[in-house]
Amino acid sequence: MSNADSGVRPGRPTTRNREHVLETAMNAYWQEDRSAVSVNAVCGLAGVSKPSLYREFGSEDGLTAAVLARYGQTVLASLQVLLASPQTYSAKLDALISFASDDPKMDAGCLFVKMRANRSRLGPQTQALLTAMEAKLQRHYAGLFTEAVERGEWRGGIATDLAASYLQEQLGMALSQRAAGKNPDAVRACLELAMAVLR
Amino acid sequence: MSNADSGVRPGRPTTRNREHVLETAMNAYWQEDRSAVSVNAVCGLAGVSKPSLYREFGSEDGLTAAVLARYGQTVLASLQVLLASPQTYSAKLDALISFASDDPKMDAGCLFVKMRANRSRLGPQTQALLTAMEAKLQRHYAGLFTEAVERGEWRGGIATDLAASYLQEQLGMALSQRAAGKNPDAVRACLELAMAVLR
DNA sequence: ATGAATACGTACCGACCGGTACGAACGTGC
DNA sequence: GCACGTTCGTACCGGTCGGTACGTATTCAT
Repeated sequence: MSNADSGVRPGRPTTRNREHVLETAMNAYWQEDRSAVSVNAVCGLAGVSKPSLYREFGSEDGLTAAVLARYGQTVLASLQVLLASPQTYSAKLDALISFASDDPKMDAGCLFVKMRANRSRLGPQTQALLTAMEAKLQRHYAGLFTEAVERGEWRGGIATDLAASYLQEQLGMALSQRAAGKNPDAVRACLELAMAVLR
Repeated sequence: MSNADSGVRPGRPTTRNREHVLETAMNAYWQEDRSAVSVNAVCGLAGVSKPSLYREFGSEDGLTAAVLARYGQTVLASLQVLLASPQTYSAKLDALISFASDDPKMDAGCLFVKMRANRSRLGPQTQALLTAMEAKLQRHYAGLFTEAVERGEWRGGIATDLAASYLQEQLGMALSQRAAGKNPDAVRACLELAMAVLR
């Protein structure tokens, strides 16, 4: 009688599973800022009790890191695919510009960029993962430039490390502006200006 | 007997004045992020009781807006002086680059930029002031470019509004990177790359 | 059927948040 | 000396935070 009313099953109703919680938390952290979404809110959105979440992820930091890892595997992986594709250097730059300024998937900005901007507010696990992901992305960007030089598609003149760092910052800035609601056309115009020096 | 011990004067000891609170809060918000400094912390740092602070500023939003206004009058004003000086267009660009990447006063970044990055977390007064300040800065930047075109120091080719927006974003990005602790030389290198398109 | 192991959510913890009620201490006019 | 209006800080408010103790429901081996 304690649980029979309202038709809710008592034992198994709430916890969907790790995947579902990760998905929900990722979307919440992505839309709105991460520090604007409490653990309580995630539990409510995902329909999971707080102890369940803590059993699965250990702490808020653990959850955040897991979310960031998942984001890297789903969203950022497509960036790496793009960079590894057999397109022209110039075509890849165009694709990057479109990705950052037009892609509707990035309407709310980029979770990676947002976390990077508020790094100091994150826990140690998340910060460490963030550092690793930055380095990985940086290597991919650098590869883009070295490849372009080898193929003779870019005259170079800028150290590949500097160019990679510059590219990462410019893309991050464009994604930040989109997260702030700036008109995509304006974002694209700024980004084209910034990329001109890389052509 | 209630107040005679420890030599503390009861009636007049804490509140220095509005200036002192503003100065303390500005430094605290500037170093560390604003959302990392609570009203309680400001009171403790300034040696003022919470009711005194609320009597003077009305709310946290009021305090934040007052701090931002003061920041505009002290720090950002020097930027406007720089822009209005009778230097060459190219020299002004160099000065802006140095300001954002080398000036030790900007070691902890720029309070204006930091608040702009976390706009959604701020109160309505502060947001409104922020918008006004953005527009003002934007006008000053645009003036820089129209003047350069008039004087024949810049061939133009970019709409002044776009150039002004681009300049504001690039300077903001450089200041964000400095706030994140990035090596000033690296910041300068990136900023020089970004400014090349404006020369 | 039954006892052990497991998985779960209610209800709570202390800390801190932004904000305020209220009485004590003050300078001032008389 | 003394009442008065003003100015101050103590001590509190309700709410939310991240995190957990603990009783209960379920599952499984036997």
